[in-house]
Amino acid sequence: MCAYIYGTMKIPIHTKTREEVLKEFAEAYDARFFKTLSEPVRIQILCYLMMNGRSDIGSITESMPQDRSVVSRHLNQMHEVGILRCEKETRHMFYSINGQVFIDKLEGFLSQIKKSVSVCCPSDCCPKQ
Amino acid sequence: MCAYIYGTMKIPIHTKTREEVLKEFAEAYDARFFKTLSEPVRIQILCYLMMNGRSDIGSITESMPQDRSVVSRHLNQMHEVGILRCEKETRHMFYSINGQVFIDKLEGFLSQIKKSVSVCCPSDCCPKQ
DNA sequence: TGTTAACGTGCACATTTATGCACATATAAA
DNA sequence: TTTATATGTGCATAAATGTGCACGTTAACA
Repeated sequence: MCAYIYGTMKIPIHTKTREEVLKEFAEAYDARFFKTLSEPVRIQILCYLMMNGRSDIGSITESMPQDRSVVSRHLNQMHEVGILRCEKETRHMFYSINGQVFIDKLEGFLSQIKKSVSVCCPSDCCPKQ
Repeated sequence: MCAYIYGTMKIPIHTKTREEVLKEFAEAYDARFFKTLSEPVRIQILCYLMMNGRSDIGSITESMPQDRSVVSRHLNQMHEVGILRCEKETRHMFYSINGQVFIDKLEGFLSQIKKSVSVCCPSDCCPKQ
């Protein structure tokens, strides 16, 4: 088992191997989630929802140059990824941000990265190793 | 100072308006960073570097089906975004993960999201507002 | 000096993605 | 029932992106 020296103490770093940690990381990784966040138009929609709260497609579309169908598809994609809530009410489709899921997803990925970096790059990634 | 419970976290309520918070969020948002993380091939390269540490382009390429020039471009893009370090040594170009920058970027975005959600969606985003 | 290895880059091509139009569906209103 | 409103979806098109080949450059090596 791996260990490093801190003062005079020997401290175990971890019990998992790189393979195990990286396997967990790869499984936790969701390309579609990041792809969704990589489009500025979708971020703009997110901002609208944060500014105005739960809204229907028509209202959101009024604030942007894109066609209503385009906005509808962006909203649907964000809903599929989990960061938006979606409720049909009469003729209207209302969307709102699911902050809990959004934050959980980001925190989950962040914790995986931290774990992977601490296991795989203890000296902040091997300069001149 | 006032605070409310979000999940298991205690989040202070700030004095900033939605406009201010969202402006900060929009400014902190970096589309290219997420675009970089949205490509599975680049994540695969990240995993290689976490598994093998600082490596040159040739070594990384041997582990994947893509052409060397493709791997080179992916590495360059990740370097531009800041998550990779890059050092030229003789004929070789060595890349390694810059864990600090990587984690800082994610944490920065996460904290902006948390702040925005706490200000804009205090009841976890306005269900039936 | 000539040769080889490692890399960057221009270019063409294929795939993915964003966009808008036209149309179908569902529901409220007259 | 007829009309108007809000939305989803098929389709074509444009833009962005990933990919591989060919070639030029740089530096080690014989």
